[in-house]
Amino acid sequence: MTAPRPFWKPGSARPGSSLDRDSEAEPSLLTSAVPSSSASLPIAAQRDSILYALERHQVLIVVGETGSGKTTQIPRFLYDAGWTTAAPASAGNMIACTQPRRVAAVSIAATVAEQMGVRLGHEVGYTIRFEDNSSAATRIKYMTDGTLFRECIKDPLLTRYSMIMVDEAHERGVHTDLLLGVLSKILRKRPELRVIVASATIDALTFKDFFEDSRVVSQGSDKHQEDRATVLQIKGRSFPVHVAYLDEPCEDYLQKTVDTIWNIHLAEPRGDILAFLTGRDEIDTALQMLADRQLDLPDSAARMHLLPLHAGLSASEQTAVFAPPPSSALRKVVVATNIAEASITLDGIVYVVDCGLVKLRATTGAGRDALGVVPISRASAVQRAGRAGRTREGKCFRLYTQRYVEQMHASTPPELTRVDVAAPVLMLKALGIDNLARFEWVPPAPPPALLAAGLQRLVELGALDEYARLTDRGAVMAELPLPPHLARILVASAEPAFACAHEMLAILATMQVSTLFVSPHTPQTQLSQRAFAAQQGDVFTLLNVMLAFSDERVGRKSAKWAQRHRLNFAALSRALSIRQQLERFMVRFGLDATCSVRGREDAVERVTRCMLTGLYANVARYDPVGMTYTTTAGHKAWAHPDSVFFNRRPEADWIAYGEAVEQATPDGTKTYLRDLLALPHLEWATSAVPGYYAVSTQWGTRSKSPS
DNA sequence: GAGCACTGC
Repeated sequence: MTAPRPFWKPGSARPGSSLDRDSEAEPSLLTSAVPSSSASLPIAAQRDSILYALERHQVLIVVGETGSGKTTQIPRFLYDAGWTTAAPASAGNMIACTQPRRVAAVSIAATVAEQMGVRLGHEVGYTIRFEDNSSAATRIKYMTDGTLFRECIKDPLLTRYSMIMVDEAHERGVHTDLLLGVLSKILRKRPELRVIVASATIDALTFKDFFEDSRVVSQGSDKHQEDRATVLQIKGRSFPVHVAYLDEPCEDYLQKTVDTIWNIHLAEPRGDILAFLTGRDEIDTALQMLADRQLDLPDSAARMHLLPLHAGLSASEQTAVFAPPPSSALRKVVVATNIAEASITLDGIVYVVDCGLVKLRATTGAGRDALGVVPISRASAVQRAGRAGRTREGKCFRLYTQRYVEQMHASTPPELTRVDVAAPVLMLKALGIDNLARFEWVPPAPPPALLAAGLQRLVELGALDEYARLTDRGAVMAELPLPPHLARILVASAEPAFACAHEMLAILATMQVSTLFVSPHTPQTQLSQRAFAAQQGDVFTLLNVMLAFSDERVGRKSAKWAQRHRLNFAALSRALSIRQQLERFMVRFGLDATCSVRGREDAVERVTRCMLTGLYANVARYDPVGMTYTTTAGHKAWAHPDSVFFNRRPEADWIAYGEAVEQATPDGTKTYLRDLLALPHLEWATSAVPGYYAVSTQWGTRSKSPS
């Protein structure tokens, strides 16, 4: 039996007529009655309110706590209500539901397909980078927000969709925010389109105001405008969490975390513990301290099953946190980074220990990024505490004072306000949005200085002309799934002057994946690293690894070979598929993807010069006295410990680098340079972008660099 | 002699 459908979508016939999709008597219809499991979700009771709201308003903001089932259920309600049977066809016949993360898109699609009794990839499918599991039959499509945003380049009005649900909007990721900005514009041109913004926090008003204010009211009355968006609160299925604060700020949050976990273990009833710390080092230290302390427990006492959780772990290590502790007498203790706040949800947590801090990356605006520990936002604090109430009543121990909470930001600053915006700007330009000041940024907009820096960089890369208009090269760069400076390098590699696409594809693909070697800095791995190390720099080391791995006579792309050389097979495979994707792009744009410098005498020079078309600004001089570097911006920097030039003199006085990151260390803040490349001739850098360095081309002469 | 929050096209 099918559920009643009292609501219809604008532009279609009313219920009872063509909405009875008898021509589509697919199994999906027969199974579309809500199974008991999902009927018990709190959201089921609000189905009618959701459909009614969408009839009255173009935008619906759904505030749903975790476990409300909004992501799985809302698209089904819409499907059942006929939102995918377009009349007219131009209104679109698909429901898109975007997720910030790939795994989420895939797993939710699988869940929904199963609930609906359809095959994944048919009525319910997903699309993420490298994977399109959807078909002409697909009506509900889960996808990453980046994928849908990219789709705007080809289809600026997203005409295939009648409904777009943007999930996890509170995270305010770059792609989510850009998508919302574009949707605001599309909504004006497609009055029949509906948008649902799903957020876990009370940021809802930001989104409501955004959709109502951002509209430039033209001829029509603005009454419609006030009604454009509405907010609906979905009840969660979570349990109360008691929150405890410190009376006084603590001096050592790491020690305090350990003490708190210990006290919970001794004094509180059974139940798993989740503690938040900022990084891998802290997590390892905390776990070690707990393990040591546990040695003194009497044999009869219950023990803790101690587990780390951070992105640096392998997939199998990460899944270990889901397994029950080895013996029922044990209490699971997971010490995690912020990954446990958004990306990974653990069930069965009863106690949360929250240090109130997070490690965030932010651009300094001067070509360097800073990775630093900052206070979390109130929204994060709520989210972390909520992790304790998913299965029963829980407790959250906040290792800070209530005063500290008052001083927190309401929510984490959107990514767009703290990252390099060259890539977002290029994407917008490719969408034909020329006036960035008038783009409808979900507030707060990126600071003007950040936008100006992004524009400037794109002009230097030749993606924009002097009037900040998109160039032909910029159009190609915008489509490449690479940051603009690396996209520039790839485009250059097909030019006759460099002709090294074969090598550059390998280098750039490999630069996209982190940690090529498993457990670096162990003697065994270092031995293997040495076999691939190139004196010309890390970039050539990467090339050596990749060429060997894909060589039919050497690595043969095999896991065994990778393991023998202490290489991360998963990372290499990922690099390989990125390489293939980039290669397809080159072919599509008519760029020569096969030209190679193999066997050429000037191979190193060509590859290096080609890299400099994008890395021209990332140049530093070696100072043998302190084994440090001075960047052209005058900053003192160190080679990253992963670099072949770490504590080793480079074979040239000047180097180029892939990125610079400021990092807090025990000796104060240090700037580390990654992906180093020796520059035997400074002129290679200064001539890369004419005019960037105000110098003559004679090597060693004065430049923008310090004297 | 020493570090890598987290995503994504």
